[in-house]
Amino acid sequence: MGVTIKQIAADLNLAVSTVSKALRDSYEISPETKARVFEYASRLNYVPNLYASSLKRRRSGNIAVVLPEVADSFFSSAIDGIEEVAQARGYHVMVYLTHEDVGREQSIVQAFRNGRVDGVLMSVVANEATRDHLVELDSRDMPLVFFDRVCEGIRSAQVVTDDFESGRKATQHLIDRGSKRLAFLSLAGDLAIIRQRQEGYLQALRDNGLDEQTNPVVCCTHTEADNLPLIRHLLQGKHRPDGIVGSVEKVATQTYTVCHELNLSIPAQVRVVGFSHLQIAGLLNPSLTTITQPAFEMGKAAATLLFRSLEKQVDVRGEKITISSVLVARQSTA
Amino acid sequence: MGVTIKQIAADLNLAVSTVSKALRDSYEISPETKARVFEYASRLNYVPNLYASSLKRRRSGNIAVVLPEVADSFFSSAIDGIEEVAQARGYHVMVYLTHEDVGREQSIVQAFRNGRVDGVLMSVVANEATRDHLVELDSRDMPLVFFDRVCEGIRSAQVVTDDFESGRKATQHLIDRGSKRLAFLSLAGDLAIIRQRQEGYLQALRDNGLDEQTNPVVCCTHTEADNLPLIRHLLQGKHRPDGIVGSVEKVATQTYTVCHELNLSIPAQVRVVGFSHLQIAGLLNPSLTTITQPAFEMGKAAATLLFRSLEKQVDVRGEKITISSVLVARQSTA
DNA sequence: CTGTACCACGAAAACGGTTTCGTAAATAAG
DNA sequence: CTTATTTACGAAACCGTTTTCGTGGTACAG
Repeated sequence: MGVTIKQIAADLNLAVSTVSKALRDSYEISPETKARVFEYASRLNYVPNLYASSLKRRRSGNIAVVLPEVADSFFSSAIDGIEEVAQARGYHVMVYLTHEDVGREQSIVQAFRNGRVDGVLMSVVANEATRDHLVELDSRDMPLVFFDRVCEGIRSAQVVTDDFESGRKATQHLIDRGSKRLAFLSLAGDLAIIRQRQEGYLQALRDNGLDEQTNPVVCCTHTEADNLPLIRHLLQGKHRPDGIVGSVEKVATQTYTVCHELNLSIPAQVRVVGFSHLQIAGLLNPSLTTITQPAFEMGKAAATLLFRSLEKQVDVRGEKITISSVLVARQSTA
Repeated sequence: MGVTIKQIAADLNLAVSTVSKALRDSYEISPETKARVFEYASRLNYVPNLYASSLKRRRSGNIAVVLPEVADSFFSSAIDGIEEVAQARGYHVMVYLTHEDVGREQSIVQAFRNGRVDGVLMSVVANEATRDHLVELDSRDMPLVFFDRVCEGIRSAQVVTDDFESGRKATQHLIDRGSKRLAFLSLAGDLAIIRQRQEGYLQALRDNGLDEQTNPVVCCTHTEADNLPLIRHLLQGKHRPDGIVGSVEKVATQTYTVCHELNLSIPAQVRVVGFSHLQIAGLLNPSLTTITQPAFEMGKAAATLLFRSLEKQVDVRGEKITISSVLVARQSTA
């Protein structure tokens, strides 16, 4: 179908190797011949077969982005940053969604064994639960960078935020604004970043002489249908908390939903702060105080790290980039 | 590095062709030999080289999704739907962002000439402006399905919503709720879907004996920095509209921003309805009445259409799937 | 006038599969 | 007992590049 190097060679009375070298601008070829080849190739609209060259050069020019979902504004912004860097470097981005399912993550990662991608960026589903597929990926020398949701068991490059400090800061903020009884909405699944945010929460409790019993950690899931009753129960209980830290975006918005439903006033009755990257947090009712992660920058940083590993053949494992989140105070914690 | 078919053949005293056929479960190979090959291959953890087979079979197993941005919740949901269908069929999804830039769209599409993807799903940047790259793509027999933002000049499969009717319905809704003076926030760039939503708006005006002069169409851009002053001007003018139709998500949220800034009460002073896919529209201040497009379903439908074209070798050009949007009335138009 | 150093190019071997075609042996048909 | 047919496999071409290794030819130093 398409015009090949072979045909160009024949038409120009050259060897295929000569044409190939000319097109790659090799020093072995004279300027005149190069000119002839270039001119003819572009006249024929020649475009090299990707698979032939990938087969030979052992690289695809693709990178994979593996993440739990795309509905969360953090992840969509991260994709944005990744894609920008990739496009600038001539790489192509493949997106895979795990939907918080370890099984899917495994089969996705296993598919990378055939060379479809040169490197992988990922935000894992879980920390501990069968990380064998990641170990295997690493042992095959596939460049791998974790962003946000890292897997602690693997010694690999990471781009994260200061989760412990952010958790502490968010909690301290609630206390400073006058909340007396707190709750931390955690997330099932043994994620390192959640655990650290939670540790920060507990640290803040200790710093202020509060105990864990009356200021609980409530473990939410990934599905709204589970969480709404859970949060409803929390907010309808005898000892209703008056300050809530949402460890991820969705539990914060779900808290809003329940408060609206129960006619609980934010912030008068319940203050809310959430980890979130929503651009429209300021437009919520009331505007939501957020711990905002620099998602776009994290995506860029992760991709840049990966490309350094890919192109310079340098081992970036062990490199860890930490970018600070910022607390944006709004009405929900006034 | 990896184990090849050649090695398996040597170790098993078979010809490479025999091994290849065995692995592909060819009828030419005896059950016993197949068993031997399978067993040995899996013991060696054999995984076929993607590029070798793609070179021969002339297909990549990848599809491309080309869209303006990922920040808009419509597009991220669409990706979700597309990825789901693709994963189920064993295809891989490459994501490309145009950032509303025709130039980028062109270079992205041109890169598809080398066979990296077997088919393309796209939401175009513009309708008219140099659609040559799309024509060329089509002329190379690359399966192509537009979703949402179609390019009218190309006869190609499409998945869209009933934009005219949605625009009309949104406008009529405002009128029914009591708005007397309307405005339609359009979008620069000659997009077919925007034009149709706008036509629906104009139709509703006519239906109710309203004229275009006092109920203007305001042309917004893709950048917030342009739009805020524009909307501010509109809402500060002598003849302030009391009903606004936002043709895309961002102009609706930007209207919110300006109203908050100017202390204009929604819906008392200004009613707002917007095309949007935000799950949290109900949590905005006040909750936003939306024309909600079935983004996830549209993504699935588009991908399904594409795969029909890819796998059954059937020409789907000319097929047009229209899925209805739904108007969800909330506080912003009470 | 040799020997060494480029220069510009060609022949051919990869890369790792897939596919076509051929063929020896075994079986079935006449 | 021939002749057709099926069965199970192998040899080799091929997909379209890249890359290694020559090889004539010219230029230049000794």
